[in-house]
Amino acid sequence: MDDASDAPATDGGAGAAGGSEPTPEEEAAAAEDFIAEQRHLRLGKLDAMRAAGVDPYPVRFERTTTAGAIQAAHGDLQPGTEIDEKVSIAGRLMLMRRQGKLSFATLVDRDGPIQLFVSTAVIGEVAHHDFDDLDRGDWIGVEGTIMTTRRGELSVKVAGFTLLSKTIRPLPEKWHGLTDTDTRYRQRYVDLVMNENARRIARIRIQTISRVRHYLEGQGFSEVEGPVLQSTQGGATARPFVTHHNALGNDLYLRIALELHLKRLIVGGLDRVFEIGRVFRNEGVDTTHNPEFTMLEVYQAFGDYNDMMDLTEGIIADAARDVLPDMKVTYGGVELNLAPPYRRATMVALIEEELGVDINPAMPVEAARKVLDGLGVAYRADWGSGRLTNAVYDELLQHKIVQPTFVLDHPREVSPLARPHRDDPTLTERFELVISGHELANAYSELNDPVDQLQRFEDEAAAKAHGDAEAGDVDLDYVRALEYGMPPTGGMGMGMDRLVMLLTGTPSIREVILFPTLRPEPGMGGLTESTPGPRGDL
RNA sequence: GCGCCGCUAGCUCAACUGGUUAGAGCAAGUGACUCUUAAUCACUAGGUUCGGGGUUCGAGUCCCCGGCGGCGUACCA
Repeated sequence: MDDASDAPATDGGAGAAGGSEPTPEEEAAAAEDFIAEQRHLRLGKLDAMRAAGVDPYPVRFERTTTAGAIQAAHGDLQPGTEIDEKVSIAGRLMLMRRQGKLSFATLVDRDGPIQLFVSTAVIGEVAHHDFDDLDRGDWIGVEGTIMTTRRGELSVKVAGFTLLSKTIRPLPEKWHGLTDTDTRYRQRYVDLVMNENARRIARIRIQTISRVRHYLEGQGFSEVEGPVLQSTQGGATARPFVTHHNALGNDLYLRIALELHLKRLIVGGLDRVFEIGRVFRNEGVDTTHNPEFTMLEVYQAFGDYNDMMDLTEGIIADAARDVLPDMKVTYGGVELNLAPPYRRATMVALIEEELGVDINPAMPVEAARKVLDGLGVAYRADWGSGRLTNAVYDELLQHKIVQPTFVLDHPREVSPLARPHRDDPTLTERFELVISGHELANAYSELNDPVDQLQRFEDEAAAKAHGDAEAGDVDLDYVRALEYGMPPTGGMGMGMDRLVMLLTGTPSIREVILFPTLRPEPGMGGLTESTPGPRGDL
């Protein structure tokens, strides 16, 4: 891409009043500096190469093996061995050690490093000079044979090489690498080149999502895709992003959850479905929250929340198996044991056990308020005993739960999509899986009574009308679906990013999302200003 | 949102209580070098100290405003 030429000129006149935006002149000057500096360094080499008939960006290269395969096949060779096996490999030059008529270089491909041994005696003076003229960061293809050096380093003895892509920008420092978090997130491509931990987290994320998918398929679940653009807000409580469809002439939400469309598919008879997909919440950004994140939701007809507990344990255990052979991980300085079974305890019992107080959604609201007064927990006048019970749990208990624990039977008042508990109508059949003080999964025996569901939607809509931006809409189409009959169903949602955080021992969600949401970088093109949407900020 | 901390060469970092011309390593350029491993050695070049204003004889350093980031805190996964 030609990043110098497009961005500045096109937004004629906008932003003059703001003062904080770089002017087009400043951006042009910055681009000028870049070009001036780089032309001195490497663009000159490009020109020279082209003049000499060498294409610095050729179209294809045929490789026969990789660094890892060579290491695996020949890792046991004695020092000073040469074998007559021809290989062709490709990768990025990461280190160069030139010493006259002999050069060593470290080539890295996706498996890792392998040393290149380049000798004038083998390839001649001209080719060796061309090799020494390469820059750290260049992509090259190499043909050669397998050897070990006198000190035993497995190497490819280079018989010939081809430049595959010329690097114009210098890589970060070879020893300290790239540490600036802002640059690491904005230029993840450089982070991945330089930092083994970035590659490790990326690898575990890829592997985790793949394992979850295959585990569920193995259990008879079908992967489906619901709509991202939706006209009603529901399935969770969160502020949505709003966008606009020009041809249809209406505003749309970006989904905040996967739930309601998956359950429509249960109504349609798909029986066991799941989706791993991106959801969007227009809320704060911090160590554990990104505006877009990846959710897993699973629905199983004829099951209940007990089945979901078993399934949740199975998913986590299966995902952890490769990454954590002993099922243990140190997170936040504490060793967590992810081996099932996990403790199962009701919210009311945990409060009693940990805090020594008796509070539950069935008790008179005055009595519940006294409990909160005694504990020093703040509450609002319109909360019932259910919400008060939940407040005690949220404020004083959840963050203390370290080892994996299913917290069961949340008050009905805080669980609009869960089915009332079979033994106690003030509770629901719901659980949250809490690990290291954070909620990793949330599940219900799903509510399938359309009349009850409509009532709960209307309660939420009333809250929204009173200014609660996180409250959902009345989704009458969903109610209509339930009226056609949804079988008894267990459903579960799990944050995939948080699962990866857990498996990698990473405290920040931005480390496990390859491209976390950041403020736009000035001068890089695209949207940089706040343009009020058709409905403004909800 | 709020609070605290940070931003110095392409990268990683120095620069005392405000005091000459802002230093070093790596990367880059030139040269030497046939077994290196962050190769080594010599020389060269590289800076709007995040931006703007202020205090001062003098500001990378102090003050104010703004930008970007990190962490903490409140709510959501």
